[in-house]
Amino acid sequence: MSPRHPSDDRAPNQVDVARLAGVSTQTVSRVMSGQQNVRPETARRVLAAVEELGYRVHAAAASLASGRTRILGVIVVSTDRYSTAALGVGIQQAAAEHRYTVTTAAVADHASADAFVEAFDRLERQGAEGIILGVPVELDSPAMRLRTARTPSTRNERLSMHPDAPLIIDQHAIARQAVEHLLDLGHKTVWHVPGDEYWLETRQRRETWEQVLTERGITPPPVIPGDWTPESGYRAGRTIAAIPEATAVFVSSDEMAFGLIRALHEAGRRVPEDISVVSVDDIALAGFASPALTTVRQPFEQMGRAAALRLIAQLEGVEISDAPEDVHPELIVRSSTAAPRG
Amino acid sequence: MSPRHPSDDRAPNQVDVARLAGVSTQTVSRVMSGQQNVRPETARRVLAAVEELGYRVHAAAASLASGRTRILGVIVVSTDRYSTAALGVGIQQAAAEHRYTVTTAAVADHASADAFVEAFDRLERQGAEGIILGVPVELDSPAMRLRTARTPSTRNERLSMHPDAPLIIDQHAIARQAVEHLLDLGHKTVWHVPGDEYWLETRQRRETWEQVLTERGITPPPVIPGDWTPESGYRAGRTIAAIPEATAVFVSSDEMAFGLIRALHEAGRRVPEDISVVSVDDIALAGFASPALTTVRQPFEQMGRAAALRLIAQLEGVEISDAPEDVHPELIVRSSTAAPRG
DNA sequence: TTGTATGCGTTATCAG
DNA sequence: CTGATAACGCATACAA
Repeated sequence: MSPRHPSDDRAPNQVDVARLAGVSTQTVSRVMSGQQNVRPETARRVLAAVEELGYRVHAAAASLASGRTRILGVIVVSTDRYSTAALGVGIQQAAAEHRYTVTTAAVADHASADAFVEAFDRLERQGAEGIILGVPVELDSPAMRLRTARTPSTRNERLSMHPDAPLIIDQHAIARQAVEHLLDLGHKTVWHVPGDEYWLETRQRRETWEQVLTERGITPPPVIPGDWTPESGYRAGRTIAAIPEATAVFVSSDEMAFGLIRALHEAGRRVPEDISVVSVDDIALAGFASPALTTVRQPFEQMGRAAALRLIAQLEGVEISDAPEDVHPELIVRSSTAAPRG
Repeated sequence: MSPRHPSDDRAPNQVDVARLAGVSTQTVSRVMSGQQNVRPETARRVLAAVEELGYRVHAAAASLASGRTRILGVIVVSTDRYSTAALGVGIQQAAAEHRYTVTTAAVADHASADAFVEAFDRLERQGAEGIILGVPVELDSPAMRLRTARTPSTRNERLSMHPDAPLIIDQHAIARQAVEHLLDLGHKTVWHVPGDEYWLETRQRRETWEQVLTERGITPPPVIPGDWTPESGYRAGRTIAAIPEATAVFVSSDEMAFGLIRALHEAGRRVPEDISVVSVDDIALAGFASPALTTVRQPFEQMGRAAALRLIAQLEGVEISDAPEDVHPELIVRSSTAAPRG
């Protein structure tokens, strides 16, 4: 019944198509890869044969022959954090537009440097032509340098889109906007609840928090520990509620801010009347906290997009025109901050 | 200096290793794939050569020869929704444990059925041996049936882990637990804010909501529209606040519940004293809403894990022992529900 | 515009 | 336990 070789249950290949269409395999290859130098009539015959047999290019064979895989690798931690997911959206989009495929290697939270090297290896072995390091730690071991030297890769955290600049969201700018917003409102000092120590972002934001305070002649108060989770924010909130002179807090994530504000409320301290809170991320729920969160938005999606596009440009040796402009973190002022009470 | 062929910048291959180790390529292959029938001393020599040359197996070549890719495909929508991300965590874990790689194809929200077929094709072409359909819609077009017939795939929504049962979280059970909880508290009826109509889950939950009410002789009130976003929850909340007789609401996601509760508060209706709210998901922030959300937890991570394991079992023709037991949605009672006021 | 020949790096088969 | 040899399916010269 079917036109396929009845006795053969293997998938149809180029040869089968060529035979059925009455052309050479070379022509089939040309048609499949969309090259122009094929007579329309011939192409039509080939396509008809393809359709009839249900032929599809065998990626492994094509890769082996061409040396290209069109695979982008992504290494991430905490797959279910908002930042990771949002980054992924941008990467997926850009990759799909340029007919790349993306494969993800998830690394356990708090994993050692070795785990990242292993993930890199997995991705390389799998044929990834470029790798996006969506990771929260510095990777400057010799082993990692060896790998990033041979496979193009991108650490996605700095702000600038200039082709030679590192690609990262500027954590210092985030912290500076947050802290200066509070100081400009008239607060005498700003307390800080950082994220998990494992994350590079955590350290960078804390440094800048300290620096901005110091610039204004303020001695930074002790850090109140946090680890990104709302629970840790809650604990930090209880601590801060017990500090009468505290009037302003810079928390390193929106999720922690939810916990923090709840603890403050339970302790009878009002936000923002008694204590102002500014956080980071601008997750979908940020505007629906009580009060709505003043927060510094991180442009994750654009960043993911930019990282993928830059990698693709590098792989193809071309300029990519649709890369986003420089993207910046942006302070979104809502209702969790106010001037201190006279 | 280096032992690599100095004039050659191509990656080392099996032949190079075999030559350096003084064995055949076959033996190299055996060592790399961890087969046991190699003399330890020989294996050691091979490994040394591998190390020295920095050799790594070329995946495309291995695939071509073996016919296996060890690639799992995943099709998802709304990559940044909590459900999608959480599912991914489970899939990634299970895949990694069994040395599979996962590549994701993201489909635009509200995409047509064709988009899923295309995504399936991309993944197949890429060599995916099995595909997890982490999608919110029914896919029973002829085109899709053709594909799922030739490539093992899994729709991840039903509850049971029995090998022949569909693999899905039981949406009817979710809705039933939510609605019965409210009715059992003594509420006369339950209003409903569904998710986006595009999602199968939305329709299933609404059906069950209607059914449970009907079972108890209650005529379901009109549905208040929602689309998963907190904004839509807020709008629904304003609507409901204007309905004096409303005392209980079943909202189809935690995120919408945040918006809904805020709108109720703004309208002067207290939760749970005036209106009880139960939602679905149990996201990390659910316990930090004001009041803390009573919600039905969906076991996304276990579901992802189960889907991947089942697929792998099928691909290898083996029983997988570490598959999770049946997993069930679970009602988490917090503070957003209470008996109606006398 | 189209066809022929060759090689990509590995695994599988079979022999030793 | 080890080795020789033949596929695997496609793309890329190069030739016609």
